[in-house]
Amino acid sequence: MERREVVKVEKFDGSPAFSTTNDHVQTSYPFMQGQHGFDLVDGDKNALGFMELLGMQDFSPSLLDMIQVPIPPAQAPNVQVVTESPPELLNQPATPNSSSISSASSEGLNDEPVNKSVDDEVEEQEKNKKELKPKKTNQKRQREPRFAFMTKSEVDHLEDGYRWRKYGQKAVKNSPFPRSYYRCTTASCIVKKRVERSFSDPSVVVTTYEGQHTHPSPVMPRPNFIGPASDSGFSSTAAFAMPMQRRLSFYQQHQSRQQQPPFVNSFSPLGFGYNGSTTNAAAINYLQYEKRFCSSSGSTLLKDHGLLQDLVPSHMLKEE
DNA sequence: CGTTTTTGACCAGCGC
DNA sequence: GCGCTGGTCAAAAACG
Repeated sequence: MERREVVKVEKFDGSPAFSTTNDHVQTSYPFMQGQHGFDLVDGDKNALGFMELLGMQDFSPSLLDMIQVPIPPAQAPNVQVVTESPPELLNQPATPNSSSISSASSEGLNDEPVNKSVDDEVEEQEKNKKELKPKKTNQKRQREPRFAFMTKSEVDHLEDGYRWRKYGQKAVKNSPFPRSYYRCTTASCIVKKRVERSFSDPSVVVTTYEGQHTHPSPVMPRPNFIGPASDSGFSSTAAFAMPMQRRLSFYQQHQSRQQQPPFVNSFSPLGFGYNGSTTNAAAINYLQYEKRFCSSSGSTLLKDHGLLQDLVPSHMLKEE
């Protein structure tokens, strides 16, 4: 069963940037302002775009310590996880529906006075967008924290349990593959995602999530999931694999329109996910993202977030 | 007929 | 100011 999926990303200059195997999932956090000489807030405006970000691997241990996101080595072996976030949001996630989080954050990394919460700004943005032509806002457009990962898949749009509407497609510079823009179809949910195929390895799909869902997954029932005993180094995130599988089968029955990945990655390092699919990996990694950005502590998130409540049995929440 | 996709146009930010 | 690029809008087409 031990099949290795290797995802290797090369920088556009052709030099290998990193690779992943079943044994190691290397996580990159190329988003800290000043750490690597560019500002991730507008990182996607770089000439090389997001793929360049994926190529960053020279991060310092102290940076990783700051972020404190345990990635279980066996979590998603064929997936390269890359998280990008505006630096000011690292400690102050912009979560439209969780004002308690942003308001509770008092760590003084922000230079600006906090007379307006992040929530308000995001709301204002959306409001402005809806009005015909928003006259120049004083503030720079603010972005939600982003989370990107690469998945080896033959389909571009990986199922993750949410319903998405495509609202745009753009050609990517230096790449023959276009980038697609999706928005969560649920009203009042502002989560977006971008999907593009890796230029250097067309079998790799790069999915970037932006924002946090304000609702549980609309297409899946609550799982009656009793997860496997949590091992050392086995985070609750990894346990999502099973319920996601259950949910996907339900989804397949009810969503004839959305294509399902015909390409199945057969890795299953922990043995809990038969036929682990790219979909599975996508969902797992999105949840990892939520865990990181949508809570200052794991328990806060689990309390607040409907999706995770759907996925994680209560006894596992306490273990967090 | 409602929903989703397609696609050209438009806008904002950035570098020169 | 101008051009380039990424991101979004919105009308039309396609789909179920």
